[in-house]
Amino acid sequence: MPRNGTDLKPRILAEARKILLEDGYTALSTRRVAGEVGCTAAAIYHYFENKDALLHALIDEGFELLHDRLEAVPKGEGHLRGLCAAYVDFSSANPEFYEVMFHLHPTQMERYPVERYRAQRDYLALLGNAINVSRQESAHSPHSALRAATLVWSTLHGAISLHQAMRIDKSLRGPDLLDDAIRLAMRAVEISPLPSQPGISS
Amino acid sequence: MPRNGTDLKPRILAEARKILLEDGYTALSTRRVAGEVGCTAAAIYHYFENKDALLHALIDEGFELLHDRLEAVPKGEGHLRGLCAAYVDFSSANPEFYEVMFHLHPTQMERYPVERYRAQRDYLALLGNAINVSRQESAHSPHSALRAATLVWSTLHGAISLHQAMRIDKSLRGPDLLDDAIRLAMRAVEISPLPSQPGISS
Amino acid sequence: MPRNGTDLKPRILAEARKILLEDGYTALSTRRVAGEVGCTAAAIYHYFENKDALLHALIDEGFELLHDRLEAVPKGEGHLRGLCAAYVDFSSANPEFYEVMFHLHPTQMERYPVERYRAQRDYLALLGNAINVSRQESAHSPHSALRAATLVWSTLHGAISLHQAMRIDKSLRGPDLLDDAIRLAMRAVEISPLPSQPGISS
Amino acid sequence: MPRNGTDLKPRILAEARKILLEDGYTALSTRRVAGEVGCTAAAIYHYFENKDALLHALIDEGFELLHDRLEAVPKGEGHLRGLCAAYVDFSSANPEFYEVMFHLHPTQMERYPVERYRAQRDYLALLGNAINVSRQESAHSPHSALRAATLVWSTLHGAISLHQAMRIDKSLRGPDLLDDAIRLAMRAVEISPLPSQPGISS
DNA sequence: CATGAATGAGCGTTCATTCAT
DNA sequence: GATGAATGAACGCTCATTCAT
Repeated sequence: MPRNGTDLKPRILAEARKILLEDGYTALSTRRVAGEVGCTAAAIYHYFENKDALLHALIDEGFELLHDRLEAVPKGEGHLRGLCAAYVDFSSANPEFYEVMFHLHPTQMERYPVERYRAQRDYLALLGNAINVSRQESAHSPHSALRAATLVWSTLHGAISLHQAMRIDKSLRGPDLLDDAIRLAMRAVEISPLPSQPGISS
Repeated sequence: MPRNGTDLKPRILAEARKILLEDGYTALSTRRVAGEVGCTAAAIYHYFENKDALLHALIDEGFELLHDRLEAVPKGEGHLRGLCAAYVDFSSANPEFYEVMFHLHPTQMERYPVERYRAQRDYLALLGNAINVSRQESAHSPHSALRAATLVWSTLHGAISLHQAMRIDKSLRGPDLLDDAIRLAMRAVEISPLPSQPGISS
Repeated sequence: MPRNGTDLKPRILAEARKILLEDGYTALSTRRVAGEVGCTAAAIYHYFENKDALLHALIDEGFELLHDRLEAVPKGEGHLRGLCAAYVDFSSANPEFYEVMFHLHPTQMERYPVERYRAQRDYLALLGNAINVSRQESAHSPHSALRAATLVWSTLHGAISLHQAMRIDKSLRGPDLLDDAIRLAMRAVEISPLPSQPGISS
Repeated sequence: MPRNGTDLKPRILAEARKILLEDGYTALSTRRVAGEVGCTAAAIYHYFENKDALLHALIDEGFELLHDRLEAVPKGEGHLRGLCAAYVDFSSANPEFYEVMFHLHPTQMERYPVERYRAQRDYLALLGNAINVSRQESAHSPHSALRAATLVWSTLHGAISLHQAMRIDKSLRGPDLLDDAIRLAMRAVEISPLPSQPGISS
């Protein structure tokens, strides 16, 4: 029976999440998690196969969180813009989550199973749907919804990424760039494939 | 004169770059570089004051390379599009450089002196000039050149970043996304500040 | 329970002490201690926070040992002489302890907290008491007890120090010098402050 | 021909001495000396076989310096006291010299040839002479001059050593202890060998 | 279920020293 | 006479991980 009252697993996750959010990925060590939880580092290995498994659980959490936020966006007119805003908000509220979710190279984290990026694809599907809806009004783009959604996503991601890497000029306000990016992303649905490469787009 | 045949310094830089690309920042260690080069770890300290200095040299190298590529873009009509294309090409040709130049968190690399991001600002200035020129034809955007340039940059960066992090759906071709991003970036110059915040824009 | 037969902690302390005695402070390294003990360097960090903590433990051990020896000296007449003899005996029996206790520069060991020299002050207080008692018979010295005690101590320390640093001429027997020092120290209580500085002494 | 104008050897010694006196023994490294002199570390090996040889030269310098100071003490009445005062003054003025001259264990500095402690013996001889002279007035001590001189020396050394190791209580002024030690040392010449061990003293 | 002990590999860095040129 | 390149050994320390109990 656990000495600390409640089951250890959720508490490990909680502290790991806290460390990740507060001090970032490099600060996340088994020793520190254990210290914060109040157990031995070895105890963690009862609940997680290794440190990566713990990190994966955290990443999954992040994707669920993002999914919930996006689901909560009111459907109907303005859905696409809402999704964009919610995505940007999520990144601002949980920068370290965002970091591990979208910046970590698979090569740096070899054991993360590819199928778990499903959550990421779910998000793209959501975006795609909204795009399809919005296109019924201005239906002049032959782009596949997935391709357009990816472009929307990448536009937002670019601004977020530079913002988080603190690469934006001090004379510019970070939120301004994020706003601009959202507005630009709204135009992504209008982008057509290159006329010189007909047939490539779906 | 080197005991080792060729001069060690460029080889250290090359191996460091390779490691950075293949296994990420955390894998970059003096010992591993030394091992790959075939010298002692201490030898590295003959050429670089410390690990950070090595990293900085890598970054500087990258910015010089990018600078040269952008300078070579023919000025005049289509300059902006040319700059965008050259930027994307650079990222594809030198992913390892791109990684250190634009992805590394300052928190992972605290001692990098801020002035050295000058090269990055140079690039933005180049973009800004091209934007100003292109605007004389379609002069309807009140955006400051810097802000617009940053948006252009972030748009390209987003696509590059997702592409390099291998987050793009397999059914999509990476180059397509990059093309789309360039075309979208061209529209970034048209984005106006939020009408609800009059007077903030330049 | 130790994997290694006996408990590691005392063995670490013992080997550290031995190295300190045989090859001096600069030779005391975690790796070497580990090697001598037969464990990993990392194992030492299981018992001591860092190298300094190990050193502090050594010092504390030494002071406890000395304290016990001095407490065992029979009080009453001859107490002062007994304390002196016990101090010298301690130094001869435990030269390695003596070295860390009284020779280490704070600059070589910056992090040693000042309060922990308490043990040293305790010893001085003991000496001071004995001096006060002895003075009731030959009460002609206006020296404060602390100042006199320090002088007694330093007299003994000088002989011990030269003896241990092997600086004494071979034609002289070390023990003779120590004996002489004890007898001289007994006269330290008679030393008066300089007549040319009236009022400074207590 | 030397690039730097003057011959390198004296300048190496000078910088080494400066480092030793200013920042102590542990700060004395070939690299730092070379840096201060303005030459390569390897250049030092032209003039000194190794780092120890450089240190030995410094120690020799120290003994010569001390010797000069002691020679300068006016002979005649008060010679002994003058020698004591000069010795203490030397230690205060050159604490780091004193450190390497009298604290370094032969075990820590194996290659220092024993015969070079001659300078130290010279000092003792000087003391011994002064003691012999002073005894002609109060000739009641059967101690050999060498033994008495050693006791005088050790008395001074004890105070100096504790003072330099910063072991003296803050409420006590270091110079006071040194003064006391000098006065006590003057009595060292009166100390007789133990009556219970007749015949041991010379 | 969880601990305490211990490992083994690795980290960035510093050192005295060597040696061809 | 002195340099620049390079070595090899050591430093204190941290890490994820294992395993008997």
